Parts: sequence; C-alpha cells; structure tokens
Amino acid sequence: MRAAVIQSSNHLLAALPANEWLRWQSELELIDLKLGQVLYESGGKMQHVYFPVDAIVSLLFVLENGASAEIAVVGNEGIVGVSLFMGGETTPSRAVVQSAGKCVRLNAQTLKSEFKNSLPVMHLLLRYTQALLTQMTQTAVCNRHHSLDQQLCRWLLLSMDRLTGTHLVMTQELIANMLGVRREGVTEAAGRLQKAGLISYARGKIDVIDRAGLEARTCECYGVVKKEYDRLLPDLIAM
Amino acid sequence: MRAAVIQSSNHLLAALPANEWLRWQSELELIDLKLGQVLYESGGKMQHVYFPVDAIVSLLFVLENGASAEIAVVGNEGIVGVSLFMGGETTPSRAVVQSAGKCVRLNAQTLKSEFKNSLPVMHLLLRYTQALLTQMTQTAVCNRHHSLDQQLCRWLLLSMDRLTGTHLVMTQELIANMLGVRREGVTEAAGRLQKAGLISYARGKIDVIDRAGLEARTCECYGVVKKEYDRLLPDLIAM
DNA sequence: CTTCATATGTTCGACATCGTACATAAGTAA
DNA sequence: TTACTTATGTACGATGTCGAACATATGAAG
Repeated sequence: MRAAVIQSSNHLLAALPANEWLRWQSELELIDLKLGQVLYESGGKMQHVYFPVDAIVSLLFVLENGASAEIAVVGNEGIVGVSLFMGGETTPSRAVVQSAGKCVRLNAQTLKSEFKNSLPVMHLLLRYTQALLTQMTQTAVCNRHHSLDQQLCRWLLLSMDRLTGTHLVMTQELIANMLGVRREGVTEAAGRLQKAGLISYARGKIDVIDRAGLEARTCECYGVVKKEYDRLLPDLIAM
Repeated sequence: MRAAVIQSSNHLLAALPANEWLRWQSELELIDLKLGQVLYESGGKMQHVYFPVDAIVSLLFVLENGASAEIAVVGNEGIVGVSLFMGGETTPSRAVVQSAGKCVRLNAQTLKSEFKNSLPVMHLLLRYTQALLTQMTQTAVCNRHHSLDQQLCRWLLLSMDRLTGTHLVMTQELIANMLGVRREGVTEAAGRLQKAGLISYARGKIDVIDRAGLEARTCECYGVVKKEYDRLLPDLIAM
C-alpha cells in the first residue's frame, strides 16, 4: 500500500517545506478512489485526511429526508478533512468521490500532531481552510439567488479546474444530488447547454466544448471563488 | 474608550485561561454597536476583531446586483473576524450589526500574535470557527431545500439564542435582506407565524410568544447547528 | 394637528422548480 | 437474440417565490 508519492502531486503537499516533507513522506499512502466512494460519513470519526491528486471529492450535506446539497469541492489544490485540525474530530458533512482518481492519504493522528508542531503546516492548512470557507459561503448565496443553469455552469467549471482535460464522468442523477435539485431539472439545464454548443454528454460522460461560453453563462460565484483561491494560495495554484 | 471588561461577558473570553486574560485585559475596549452598523465591508482590511456581549452581528454575502444573504450570525458565544487568524487578512463577507448592543473590541495585530503564541487561544478560536463553519454550511443547505416559513423560524430562534429576553428590534425589510428574499415574502411568512400565535410584531419590534411553537415549525437546520455548537463549545455555552 | 417618512398589508401575473408519471435509448448480461 | 438495468427525455399540474404596483397604518417631526 505504501508507495512513493511525488510531492508535486498535490498543491498543498507541494507547498510543504523540505523538513516537513521529509517527515511526512514515509507516512503518506497513495490510494485509488472510486466514483461514489464515501470518505467520511456525516458525524463519523475521521481516521485519515486525503490529498487528492487527480480525484475530485465533494463535500455534501445530507438532510433527514435524504435531500442533499454540495457545499464545496476539493481537488488537487486542497485537503479533505479540515474539521480534524479545526478541532472537531468529526465532520457534519459527507465526503464523496465525485471523480475517480488517485489520492494521497495521511493518518489523522500524524496530521494533528504536525499541525500542532509546525507553524508552516498550520498556516498553510488554515489558509486553505479560509479559501474553502469562501467556497462554502458563496455556494450558500448561489443556492439562494441563481438559476439552475448558472449553477450547473459553475459546477462544471469548478470541476474542470480540478481535472486535466475536458472530460468528466458523471451522470445527471449524481449532478442533481450535488446541486440539490431534481434529476429532471439537470436534464433540462444540460440540454440547454448542449443546444448552445457548450457541452456534449451521453450516458454519464460529459465533454466541455466551449469553456469560455460556460464562463459567460455562469454567475459571478465561480469567479469570486476562483479569485479567492488565487489570492490565498497563489504559489500553490500557479505551479 | 478603554473600560473595564467583565470576562464572562463573552463566552470565548470567559474560556480564556487566566494568563491570557491578564495579557488581553488592558487591550480590550468595550464599545457600543448600533443597529445596521457595518464592522467589515466585503474585501476590506480588518483592523479589529469583535467579541459581542449583548449585540448580534450578521455575516452577509452581497452579490454584484445588491442581492444578499446571511451566512451566519454571531452573538456572545463567538467572535467576528475569524478570517484574520485564518490567514486571509480580508474577508469576502460583510459584517452588519443585527441587534444593537455592547461589544468588546480587540486590535487585529494583538489577536494575531496571541493566536500564534498561545496554544489554548488557538484551539479555542479554531473550535469556534469549526462551529461557525457548520452554521454556514447548514445555511447553504437550508437555502436550497426549506421554505421561507421554516427559515424565518430558524432565523428567529438563532437570534433568540443570542439575546436575553424574547424581544427583537428588526424590521421585515431587514429580515428579508438577511434571508435573501423579498420584503413581501417576509410579511406573509411573519403574518402566518403571528396568526398561529407564535410571535407578535409591530413596526420593527418582534416578540416571541411561543418558542416551542417556533421550534416545532422550523426545519432540522436549527437543531443541527445548535447541537454542533453545544458539542464543540460545551463549557462555553453551559455557563 | 398636520405632514411625512417608514413599516406593513395585499394583490396580480410571471416564472422556476417540484412531484409525478411515463417514454425512449443505450449499454449489459443471459 | 432477448431480457434487463441504467441513463436520459418529456409532459403536466401544483407550488413557492418573484417583481411590481398600490393601499394602509403607525410613529416622528414640524
């Protein structure tokens, strides 16, 4: 299970000072995440934190009646499991793999002690958490004020930013769960985007054809979040 | 301006170890906050952090077109300005006084250095931030899935929890801004609550008559947030 | 008391999404 | 091939909120 991990595979890992990287290296495990895999269940104990490499993880809130909504996405710019070092031990959200791929895993206890004992690690993780917080709050406002079409564009763009290429494996049913709307609504919105020549999709495979077109059609929320990530994590994103 | 500040006036301050309290005491300023006063503007530099005593502060997101939505409320259980120690310097949200009252102010630089140099302070603030984060994300889901009536109940309950008494000074217009809906919608929802005997209101003065009734009518979001605050900040809330 | 700004109440059609039901199409397994 | 599951398409009325316009009521200032 333990395999050599390339530091630059995840932006947060890449930003680690040499000392920290040396300490961590032997503790990191490179694992495969499958589509739909659940990393944390709401309220569950967290045994690890995860640094996505080419996987994407969605943070979902699930209501009692089963309805859900995505509050943030995490790709290779970030870490899944911030509640751990924030002091919660458990998290009230569910973490689901939205796009299959590689991921680096670290023992929860190790991360907690590193967070406590290394100032650079602490600052890095907190700055990332601040960016994540912005994404969450912008999502809240977006849920309130913007149309499904715009939100779908935003969602596609956020996903594309965390992938290489323009291809995405994701059924409309799953997108509906993420956005917290009906599957039929996604079908219609996606149909409009396809008719406009922005995307093409078929049975769970989506291709973005006109990225600029998506950016033109989405709400400001996408730009705000992206700008805040660039501001807070400039050296990490730029590489 | 500088006045004696009672430690127990704010739960976070109350939870400070004796050493920290001694260091902070001379730096704290007790100030008055007026209804509608803006503590931070979106993107603005933060000069202070604020520990509400009997004031309530709303964290609002404002969109380009002026539409807004509240993402969290802070009362005497918390602190306004978490982005400061999270490493952001600026915050992407606006902080507005939702209920006038007293507040303790602390210099931004002081707080940052205390956060860095005192482990108990750091842990306390991070744990609070985690609770705040829960409130924000639950709000996001609530925006998506629940009715205006339920959200109004939730908003009233969250406000009551941060006040002494059952009286609230707040026009329907302002509530509408907080919830991110039209004023007319609040008028209708509030009318239904009044007809049901849960509240009474007149020209900006609201009285909660039947708190249990509000709790029965609101969505699960209120309970989830309250539970998480109790879990993460038990000693602070209990006192 | 009068005037005026503020707060609340009410109505209308418009629109987006919901809930439900069912139809079609593409991949999978026998 | 056939049967079956999964993914997508479409239609319908119901519902909730919006946007706008206007009516009423209260409190404050002169």
